[in-house]
Amino acid sequence: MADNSIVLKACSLFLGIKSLEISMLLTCLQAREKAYLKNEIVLLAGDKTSMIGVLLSGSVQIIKEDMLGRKNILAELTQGDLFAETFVCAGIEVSPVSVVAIKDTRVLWLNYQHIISSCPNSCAYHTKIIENMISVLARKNIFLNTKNTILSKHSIREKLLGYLTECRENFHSNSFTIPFGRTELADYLCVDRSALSRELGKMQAEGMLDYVKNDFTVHVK
Amino acid sequence: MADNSIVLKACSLFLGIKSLEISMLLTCLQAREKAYLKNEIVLLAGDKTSMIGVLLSGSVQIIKEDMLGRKNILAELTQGDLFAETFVCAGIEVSPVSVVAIKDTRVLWLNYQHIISSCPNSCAYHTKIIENMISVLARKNIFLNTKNTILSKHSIREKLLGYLTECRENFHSNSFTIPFGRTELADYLCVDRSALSRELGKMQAEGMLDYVKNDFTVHVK
DNA sequence: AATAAGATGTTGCAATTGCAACAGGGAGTT
DNA sequence: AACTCCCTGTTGCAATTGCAACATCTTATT
Repeated sequence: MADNSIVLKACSLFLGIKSLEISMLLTCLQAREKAYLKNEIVLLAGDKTSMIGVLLSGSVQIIKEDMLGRKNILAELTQGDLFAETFVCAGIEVSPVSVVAIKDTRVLWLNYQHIISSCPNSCAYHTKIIENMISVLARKNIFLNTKNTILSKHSIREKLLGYLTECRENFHSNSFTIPFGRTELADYLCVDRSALSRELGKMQAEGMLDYVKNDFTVHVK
Repeated sequence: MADNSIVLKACSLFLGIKSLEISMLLTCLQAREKAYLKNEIVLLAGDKTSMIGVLLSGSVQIIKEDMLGRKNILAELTQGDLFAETFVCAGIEVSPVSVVAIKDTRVLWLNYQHIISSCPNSCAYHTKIIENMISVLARKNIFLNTKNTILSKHSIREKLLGYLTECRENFHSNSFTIPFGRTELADYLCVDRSALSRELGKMQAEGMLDYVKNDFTVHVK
């Protein structure tokens, strides 16, 4: 388990907990490691689980089928990422999604009940891991909320304004460098790339903003 | 405080905790009640806080200004609702939103640190309130995730299919009654109402689904 | 330097969508 | 019954957007 401690120290669930403390915690949480081969199913939609998964190595896809049976890739996770935490923490036992290994993968399974119940040893790291669990959920919430607000807008221009408003706030400045290229930005905003380019051009022509590559300056009072 | 116990018992944060236990918990959490007049600002964007608010009575709007200074109403909350929990739980001290009372309002302020730290009395309800806090965040997450998936679709038809797929899953049946009228559904999907009607008509004509008012039947294998 | 592969900008065109205006229907009130 | 209010469906029209095809530019690799 020693080789896992590097991964876990960087995992959001174990932030601020020392390696030695982590290994004690894992014992106390009765964590179980399991390996999966490429293309193996880690969790099937409809399965019951009260376990939260931590990706020790490899990578998986989170998949959901729609009404017409089309497979929809919701996310692709790598080392250190959590999965199944959302519905397990919500007290929903049946998984709404499938999880499939796309490489040979190792997963550390944690029992949610063991995380939130104080253990017999009443170890001090429990408080920290609970705090981290809450933080993980809350941050995901903020991310989703932000994206939701943006996607709620009807036009590309409004979506862009929403996104740039966020950036401006995070950078505390009217000038900032965005972390997306055009293709990625179009994906994030869920619009056509060429239409995005077109709209950016218009907005610059109208004097609302300036940009060179990923460096933006917005002109507002 | 006795008159608050009815509200709090129904509040998601105190679910499963008895009235007597709640009042003990409030003491131990050092909860503070505060009243606000209509139009008074409860929390201003940019303010620091490590408190979570519970609406005891009245109602508030969550407001955020965009780059052009336009005020955007993100939500309207009523009795029993929580606010500020997302960013406080994420460890973000500065509020990204403003909260304004739109009626005379009473708020119960809870210190987040007191919630997650075990109290000197090591009272048993702490575990429960933490579990509830996690559940609240996780459920909001699921809601936002679902909506996000739907809003990510490019066409009205795809958005409808996404929404109806969710309904079908929740009801475990191809026939179900949706909780939205047309106007509300259009708002939820962030599309034009008349365009929504038009698309529903087309889909019915193509034999994909049938509906009478809010009763839907989807035709899939 | 040459080449390849991927990202970005541009533009015409067709399809979708939003908007506006209007008509019909249901629920509640007087 | 007459009236009002609100929700829903319909349709023409204009604007926006997605799509496709292509040119240009960047970056990495050999």
